[in-house]
Order: sequence, then C-alpha cells, then structure tokens
Amino acid sequence: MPPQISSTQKLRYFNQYRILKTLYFNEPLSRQELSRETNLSVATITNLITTWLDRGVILESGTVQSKGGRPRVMLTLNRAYGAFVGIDLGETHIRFELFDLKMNSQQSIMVWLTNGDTQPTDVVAKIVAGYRELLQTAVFPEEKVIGIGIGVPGVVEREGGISIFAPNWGWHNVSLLTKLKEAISAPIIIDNGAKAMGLAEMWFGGKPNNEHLIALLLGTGVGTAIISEGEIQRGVTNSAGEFGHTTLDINGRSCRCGGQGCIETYVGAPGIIQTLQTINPESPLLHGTSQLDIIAAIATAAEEKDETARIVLQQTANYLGAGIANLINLYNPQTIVLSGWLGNQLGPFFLELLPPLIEKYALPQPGAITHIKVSSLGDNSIAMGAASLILEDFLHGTRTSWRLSSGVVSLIPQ
Amino acid sequence: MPPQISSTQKLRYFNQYRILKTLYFNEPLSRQELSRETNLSVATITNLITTWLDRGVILESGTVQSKGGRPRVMLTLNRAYGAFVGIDLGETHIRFELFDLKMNSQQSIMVWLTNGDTQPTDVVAKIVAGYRELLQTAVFPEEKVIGIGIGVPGVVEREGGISIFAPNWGWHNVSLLTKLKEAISAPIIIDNGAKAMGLAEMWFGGKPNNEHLIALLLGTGVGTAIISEGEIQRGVTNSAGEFGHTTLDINGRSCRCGGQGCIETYVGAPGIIQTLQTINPESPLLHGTSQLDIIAAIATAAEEKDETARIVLQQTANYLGAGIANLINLYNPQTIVLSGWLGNQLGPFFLELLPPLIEKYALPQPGAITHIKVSSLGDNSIAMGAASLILEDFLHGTRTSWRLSSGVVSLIPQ
DNA sequence: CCATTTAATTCAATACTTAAAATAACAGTC
DNA sequence: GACTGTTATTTTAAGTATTGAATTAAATGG
Repeated sequence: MPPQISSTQKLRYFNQYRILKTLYFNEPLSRQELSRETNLSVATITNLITTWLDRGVILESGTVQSKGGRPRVMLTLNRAYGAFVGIDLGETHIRFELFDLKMNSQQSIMVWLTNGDTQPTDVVAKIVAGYRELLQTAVFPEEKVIGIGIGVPGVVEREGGISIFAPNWGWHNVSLLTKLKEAISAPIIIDNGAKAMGLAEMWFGGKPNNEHLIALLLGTGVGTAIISEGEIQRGVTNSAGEFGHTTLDINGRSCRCGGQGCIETYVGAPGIIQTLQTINPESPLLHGTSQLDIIAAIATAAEEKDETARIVLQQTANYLGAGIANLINLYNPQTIVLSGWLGNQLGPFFLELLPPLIEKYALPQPGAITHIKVSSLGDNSIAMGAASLILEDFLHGTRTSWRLSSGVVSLIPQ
Repeated sequence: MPPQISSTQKLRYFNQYRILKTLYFNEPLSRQELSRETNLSVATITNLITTWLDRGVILESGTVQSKGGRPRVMLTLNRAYGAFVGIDLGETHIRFELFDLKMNSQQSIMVWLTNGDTQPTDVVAKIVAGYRELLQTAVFPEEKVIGIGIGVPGVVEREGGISIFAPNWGWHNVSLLTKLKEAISAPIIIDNGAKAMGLAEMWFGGKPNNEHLIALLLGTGVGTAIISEGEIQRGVTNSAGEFGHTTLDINGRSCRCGGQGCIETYVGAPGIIQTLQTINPESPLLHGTSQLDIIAAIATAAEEKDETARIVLQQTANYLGAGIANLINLYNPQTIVLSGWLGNQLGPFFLELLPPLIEKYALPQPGAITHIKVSSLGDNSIAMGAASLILEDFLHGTRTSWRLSSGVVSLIPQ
C-alpha cells in the first residue's frame, strides 16, 4: 500500500519541529520540562525526539543532580551538527560569516567591492570565491552547511522581472539565485538585508522571541524590519517595511525616491551631513572624505560636548523621534532596535534624546510601553540575520518555503 | 476512562471549522468540491460535516443536474440558524443592526446621543434598551443570537485601567463589558470600531478574503484597520493601526493628540474645514452649522466644478495621498478602502485625484499594485464589522478569544 | 539494603484521516 | 425497462497519532 500522506502525519511532523524550536530557545531542557513547555505528554516527547537524537541534531548532555528521585537527563542542541552561512551583500562590501547551529560565529571574511566590479558576474564570482574561502579555513566541511542566507540591500521578489534602482550598481532583472546555484549546491535563501537582520534581533538580540519588534538599519539609507507576532511583515509582494521612504515633512527635502521629506533624507548619513552643512557650512566636522568619517567625527565631537554636533544630533533626533512615533502608533511594538553602522555609532546619543520626543509625537499608551534600544549584535547583524533565514526554515521544517524557489533580486533605494 | 483531550482531537476540531469557513465564503459546495478546497479526503468531509448538519448550521440544499452520474448534493449555510448583532457605538449615535448568519441585515435601529446622556450608565442603558427593541421587532428570538459585537471609537485593552481622552465624553476605566453582562446573557465582544469595520471590508467588501487590506474610516477623526495575511494587526496592547496620528508634516498643524502635522489634522473633517477657511474665510460653503453640513456642501460644490471646493479637495488629497503612500510603503497592501461618512462622500473625488500622488509619494513597485477604492458597504459598515467580530469567533471556534474576557474600554482620539 | 521519589519508557486504549470497496443516484441507450 | 457508464457519497478497514496508566530506571537518605 502506498504511504499515506495525511494530516495526522503532518501533526507529528509539526510537533517534532515545535519541540525542536522550543529546545532551541530554551535549552537545556529535560523531557519533562519539554512536555510542560509544549503541552505534549512526556510519552510523546520521548517518542518524537528519537528522530532528532538519531540524526544527531540534539544530544543528551548529562544529568542534573536531584534530591531524591531519578535525575533528569538534559537535552541540548548539538551545535556541531551543522553550520549556517550568512552573507551580508552590501553596496561596498561582502561579509561572509559561518555560524554553528546555535548561531555562534566560527569564521568570518570581509571582501570590499570597488566600483569596477559590481557587474552581476563579478559579484557572483566574489560570493562563490568568498564562500569557498570561508569553508577552507573553517572547522565545518561543506556537507555540513545546512544552508546559505544572503541579505541584499533591496527588495527580493517572488516572481520575475523587477526594475532596479541602485546608487552604485546598475542591475536589472538579475536572478542571483540561479547564477549562484550553478556553483553552489547548498540551499540558498535570498532576502532583504534589513528584514534578515530583524530575524536576528528577534531571536538573538536579547530577550529571545520578542515577537513584536521593529529593527531600524541606519546607514546611508534607512532599512527596516517589522516583526509582528513573530513573523516578518512582507505584504503582498515582499516589499513591506519601507519605512525609510515614508513622508515626515511633506514640504521637506526631496528624496532620491521622488518623494519629499522622507525620513531617510534626515536620518540617513547624507541627510545628517546635509543638516550639518545647513547649520555650519564651515564646520571642521565636514573635513572627512567619506560618510563614515563625517559621522564618526560627529560622534566624537558630541562625546566632547561640541555645540554644533549637539545641534545636529538634536535636529536629527527630532525627525527620528517623529518617525519612530509613527511606527509606534501604527504597530504598537514591544521593542524598537537601532542598528546599522550609523545606528550603532549614534544610537547611544539618540537614546538620550528620544524619550521626550516619543512622548510628544506618539500616543501615550503605546508610547509608554515601547522600549527603544541600540542593537547588541554589532557589525555582523546582517550576516547573522541572513543565516537566520536558514535557521527559520530549519526550525520550522519548511524547506519548501517560497523564498527558496525565488531569488530574483531587485535593488531599490533604502 | 476519562475522555482524552489531545491534539488529534484538536485536529478534528480545527478541520471542522476549516470546512465551515470554506463553505461560508464559497457556498454552495458539494462534498467533493469541499474536499478539493480543503485538501481533506471526501470520506473526512462526510464524516466531519455531520456535526454541522446535525446542529442545523448547514443544509443540504438540493442536487445539481448532472450529465451521467450521481448528482452532487450542494451544501449551503442555514442562514436562519442564528443571528449576529452588531452595534456601532459612535460619539453622537448608537446604531443597532441584526444580521442573519450570512450577514444580511434583518433589522436596524438608530439612537441619537445628546450631550446630556453620555455617562457610562446612560450609554449602557441605551445599549440594553436598543438591543431589546431590536429583538422585539426581529424574526430571530433572543436565544438565536450567537453574539453581540460592539465597535467603539477608541482602544479596547485586554487588561484593566486605561486613561481616557474623548472629545465629548469623559469616561475613565469603564468596563463596558462587565456592566453589559449584567443585563445581557449573549456573548459580547468589544473592539475598536475601525478595526471591526476592517473585518467587514475584508469579508464582505468585494473580493472575499482579501488578505492584505487597509481600511480607512474617515470622519471627524481618521480610524484605521490594517489587515495582513487575513489578520487584524493589533500590536502588543491592541492599539496598533493609529494611522490618524502619524506625522505627515513635522512643522504642520498641531493636533489634539499633542503631536504636529498628524494626518488627521488635514484629512479629518475639522482639518478639511480649516483648509477651506484658510483658502477663503468668507466662503459660503462655511455657512453650514455642523461638520456634516460643510463637508456635504463641499461635495456638492465640487460636483458643480466650484473652484474653491476643487482646491480644498486637491490640497486634502495631497495629504491623503502622502499618507496612503506611507501605508503602501510600510504595508505593501493589495487594497485600500476609503470608508466612513466623510470617506463615502468625498471618496469618489479622492479616487480621481490620488493616482498621481501615489505615484509621486509611494515606491513604484508597491504603489503600482495597490488598488484604492471607496467602500461599497455603506453606513452600516461599522455595525457589520462589529457583528463580524462574532462571526470571526464563530468561524474559528474560538469562544475563548481574549476579547471575550476583556471589555475594558478606553477612548483615545481617533 | 530498602523505602521513597522523580524520570523515562512501554503498553494498551482511543481517536483521526484516508485509500479502497461498496453503495447510491442519476443519464443515456438499446 | 433493464442495462451500462459515470459520478457522488458512505462504509470499511488500515495506518498512524497522542496519551493515561503501568512499568522500569536511577537517583537520595536513613
């Protein structure tokens, strides 16, 4: 008789993954504790985890002392079972990161992109080469790579052709996934970098499973991940969350997206620099050659109570505060995380300046409960997020996720 | 042996309700068709629907002619099985509506509130009296009322005390539900009126199960329901979706919420009237005594190509367009519905003016796919939405929904 | 060593879905 | 009007799930 593919089987499958996910974020747990957490009977736990034990995904890691009675056997994840690769594809760099099963970084490589080598073929070649190099020095052999997640600075669409608009590159309808699959056999998931980072923030950014979270990726642009009830908000065509291009001042600065007064034009690095120029065109803070230099100079000056820097930050915080208040009013989140190279540097100053602004612009009730903080994940948060795209599938048993069958990449301003 | 309450039972329960919901939105269907829609076997369909047939929730409504072969028996909902009551509690009126199982209005009552009788006790008394009156004239006896949904102009919180801020009333920490339960035995669900209306728009506003939808309730304030993947977005404390108080012009008009340049100050009725006053303080359009009069006058004048009215609408549409663009960029929805007394009147004009503004302010890709329309549900959309809160529980088998155990009402500006 | 206690496994009972077989209900044809 | 072909529905039996209860395992403490 042919095997029955039915819903009671799906129930078992689903319960197996529920156990895995519970253990992942709460290990170590005994069978009894797992039973309590999942509301499944101990008998079922024993039954279902044999799969994971047999495959070596989880381990029995010793017993715990008891005062009378058989000691509990603690179950933990086998962090050596497999690895996740996270790739942060930025406009100026590619960062490769290899993580163990518990998302501890094992190996890291940074590659810089120059203006000359940003054709799709070049980038694909660099990704493949970087991936190979990453594995060469790593403790994990390639067959242990569960999957590769790639975070890109744009919108990844489910189906075909997309118009592209990137500051530096000029890609059009490029299916990164197809090209990469020719060279790499491991499963690949491509998604927006900010969305990926949001996953990392939810799972590894502090209190785990913070299910109403908004992560802001502040840099040249303003990327955003909005997580509601534990799910990244994608909308109909996976382009939801473009907070950077929401209008804050309808009569304000014009934006590269065609709109006016987008939050990006005030809070993105070029916007902040423009604010500085308006306040004092002669400011020595402007001497730096790159955005990074100038922002760093502002941060240093602010540390030393420089008046100009203070005003710049105050004015920027005003826009950021109003923008965050909009998010609070719309999403009523638990937590808002500031991240990205700019967010990491200026975040501490913003945290001081924001409270009165939130109080002014946000409604009292949701405003009072929202907690704003700076990311604790550091510079590899996007790579970790990209790897988390794979982890997500790994913990849900959804290798058939639509993102796997997609891979057409579009870069729009962010 | 005591009955086992386990997950395979839940599976059956869940499948029963999945069948019910599928039938609700796709009736009439035969058992075979239901099998195809739900991916359950025909045997299971036969098995599971006996519950609904026995209880009289669904009916076998005759066979369909076949060309050779046993004819299909079509299954339909028994619209006389029970009734839903929807109550639209506004600041100036209470609207009671009795619906059959398929949400066809059977009976309707309108009660006006004067300034003198807006104490909690008064309002509760009016609700109870109105409910009784509604039933007296109705074809459904009270025991057939499945539940009562109430839409209120504010935030309904899960737990206790809430500060209140209402233009007309001055309630504080009023548990409407507790008071109503003393007089009414049917289950009651209370929620924000705009959120409730969003449910009605999703299910009855056109293409059924439009799962990425935003409904704007335009009136004195701007209420909003945001539906993503078929679920109303609530956030952590059920206050998500306060679009009316998001900033559009950070240097703009000050708002009763304490913010500046909230979209409500331009698109709400008082905001539009203010715009008219700014353009022409002497305008005869301002002669009306109430908001409703003036807005109606603007609509009539615009119909007759009046220049002042045209400018007012153009300026208002500019703010509305930027606001809607923000929603598009953030939520990437399929559909945006304009509703509410003001939305119904001025909506047709906005529809003409909006496209170029969306193109200007929204990102191209999500902007192009979003469909904007005026509600087709008319004046009882909030009452229908309130009733839909009960329908939601009815179709999901979730009588234990948190909203049932709640009922503390807070009125914040909207 | 034994009583006690707690953890984990085994077992038997119960429940659910479903493929296949049986039955039902038609249209059309000889 | 019986028979055939066809499609719909129900019945049956098989396969698989979860779980309470019973059993076994592994400790502590006197």
